[in-house]
Amino acid sequence: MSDESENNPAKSRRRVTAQAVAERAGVSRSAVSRAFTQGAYLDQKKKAQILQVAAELGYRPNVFAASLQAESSNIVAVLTGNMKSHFDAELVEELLGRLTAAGKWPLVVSGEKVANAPSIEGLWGFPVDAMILRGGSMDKFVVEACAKLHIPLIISGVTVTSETADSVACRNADGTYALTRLLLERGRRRFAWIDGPTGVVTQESYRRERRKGVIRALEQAGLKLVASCDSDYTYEGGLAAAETILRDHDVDALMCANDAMATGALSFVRKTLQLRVPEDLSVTGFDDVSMAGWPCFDLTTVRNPRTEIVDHIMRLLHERLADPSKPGEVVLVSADLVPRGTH
Amino acid sequence: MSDESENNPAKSRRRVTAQAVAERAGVSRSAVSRAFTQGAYLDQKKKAQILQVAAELGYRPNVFAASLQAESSNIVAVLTGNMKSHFDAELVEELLGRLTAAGKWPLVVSGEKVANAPSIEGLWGFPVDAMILRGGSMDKFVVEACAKLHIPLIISGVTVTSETADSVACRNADGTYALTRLLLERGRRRFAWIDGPTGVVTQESYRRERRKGVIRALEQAGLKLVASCDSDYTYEGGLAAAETILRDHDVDALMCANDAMATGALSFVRKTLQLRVPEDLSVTGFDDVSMAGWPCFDLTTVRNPRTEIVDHIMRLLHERLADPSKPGEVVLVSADLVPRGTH
DNA sequence: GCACTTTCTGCACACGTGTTCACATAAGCG
DNA sequence: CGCTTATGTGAACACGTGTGCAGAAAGTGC
Repeated sequence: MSDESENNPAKSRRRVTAQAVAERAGVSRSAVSRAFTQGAYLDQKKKAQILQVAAELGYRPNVFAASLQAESSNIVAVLTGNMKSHFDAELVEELLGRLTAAGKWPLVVSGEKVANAPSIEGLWGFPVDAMILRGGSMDKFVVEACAKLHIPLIISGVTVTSETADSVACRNADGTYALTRLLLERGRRRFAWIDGPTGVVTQESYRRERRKGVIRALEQAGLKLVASCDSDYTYEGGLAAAETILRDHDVDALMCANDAMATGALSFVRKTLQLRVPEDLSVTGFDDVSMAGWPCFDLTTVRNPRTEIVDHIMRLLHERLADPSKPGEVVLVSADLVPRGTH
Repeated sequence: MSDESENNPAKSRRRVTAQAVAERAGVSRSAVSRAFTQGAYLDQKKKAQILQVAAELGYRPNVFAASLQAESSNIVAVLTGNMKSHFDAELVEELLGRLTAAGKWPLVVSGEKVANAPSIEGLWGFPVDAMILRGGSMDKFVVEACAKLHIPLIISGVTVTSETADSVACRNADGTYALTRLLLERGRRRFAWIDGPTGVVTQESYRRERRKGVIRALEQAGLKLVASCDSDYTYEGGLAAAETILRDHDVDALMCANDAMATGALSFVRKTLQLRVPEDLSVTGFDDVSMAGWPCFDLTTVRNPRTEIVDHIMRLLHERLADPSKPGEVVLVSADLVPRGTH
């Protein structure tokens, strides 16, 4: 009777505990713990029996309880922005896979303006090993909070000089510079630039860089932008921006700050205006998302080296976990030209 | 001296603890705990001082320690498949945002064959509130393990009849049936079907359903499939499959098991074969991913109602957390026709 | 049989919290 | 002042685990 009344609540809600397994198997709780610990002294026969009882009851050691004593929780917080851009989505997906494969548990905080939301406030309660930020969700106070709480921080997409945070980004300006040079060599002279949105503080740095590379190459050729337009990094935004620009300006090179907008612009140019690309007009993007290589787009673009960036993130993670006091590192990876069929 | 030697290791590794705050503020540890607990008796002035000391030291209550006593950890495990399909990616992204907004913490397990990997083994150690599966990562033993460990389980993309698990999926067969009817009305008679991969046990059910809807509609019209081909749900796969089919067969309706393959097929038909769509040939997909609506594709397809599915997942989650003993529910949402420009 | 090593086992502690319980202080009221 | 009630407070317990420690049991060599 007491057996049942003790069994019932345990069954309805709470996890099976080591104590329960011990009682059922007629051993001490320590023995149960040792049965699940590699290389602990425990009689083979006893161990086998404990494991069988544990399997019957559905017992697994509670990681949270164990992590109270452990050095590391193996949990890594991953802050993703709104993931409007396919590049962000592909990068985060690859990152999550790599973290899982490396035995880390990614706790994902996602959604709009996540950095300011109460959700981030709650996140500080978790004893995470580290925090990984994708540019879009960055904000200064996150860096400061991580520094104060001694949480290793790795940022990608934006470079940050900090004693306690590492960051990885590609050489945006070099990428757009090389791309613009390519277009100039092809004889393009009337350039337009479709930019990302203003006002997103956290994306401001690479927004500026990409634009800067274009301007610099043009200046060296004695040229200026014929037109420029702010959009929102989406397909629809790029399509609308292309319409705005091409309605009022005569342009022979339409450069976009990312691939999503470029595909939008491309379909406006080809489908609506019935223009030939690249014969009448060049259209280019940035990032080299998988879609850019599809035959229907065949987009000339610049590679934002996703896999290489994730490699660096994983490397920085391991290095910083091994030595938390190492100074902050800024990694810049090259952004190579991917000439395809739209320039 | 002892102050320093006690401060140093704490600073280098371990989190700041309530005890440390208490000592620094000259109060008991209980008081610190109460300062962070809503509605606990505590002198206003004392509370303010404790909070300030806590802010200085960078203290936050450790959620893991607290959750040992709590009913719920507010952590939800999310198993995603390989996310090759954009539909999966979009659904998971929306789900993660909603979970975050609902105050749940998604612990994401991602990657190929995650259900068989050691990673899932480690997951059972977490006292998660529930587990959410996307079809691709499903396997029977996951359902059984969740049942044994009394972990609420919600599956999407595949329907499972179980006492302890809920599932959400769309009416795949109805969707492809309606779509096939539409094509028949337009006068199509020579149908080909590009299918998903065989051998992925977990996707077998909806793979079969989608095909079944087509066959049924054709049979009612006294027709059979002219050709059929297994592919892999990707753009490249769809493109290759279209080539294989159209090389050997005369077809006027090319139906694909999802949108990604349809866009691939579409670009082969238009770009390589220089055929007109829909004049010469219909091409259709399934899912209605955001890309399908882009003017450059303008794909006729069937809506796999992502937002509605996520709504149901969230509802089932709350209901099952409120009443863990409620019987398993199978939710079927309708898959409506989205006629655009390719049929 | 004795000394010694190896293998095994249970007790007790530590991890960092939230909360109960008994008690102390202050306030309100006659 | 005496009684009742409201408000603060610290000690102690519970949560579920891994492990150090001391001691028991078992095996080995003489």
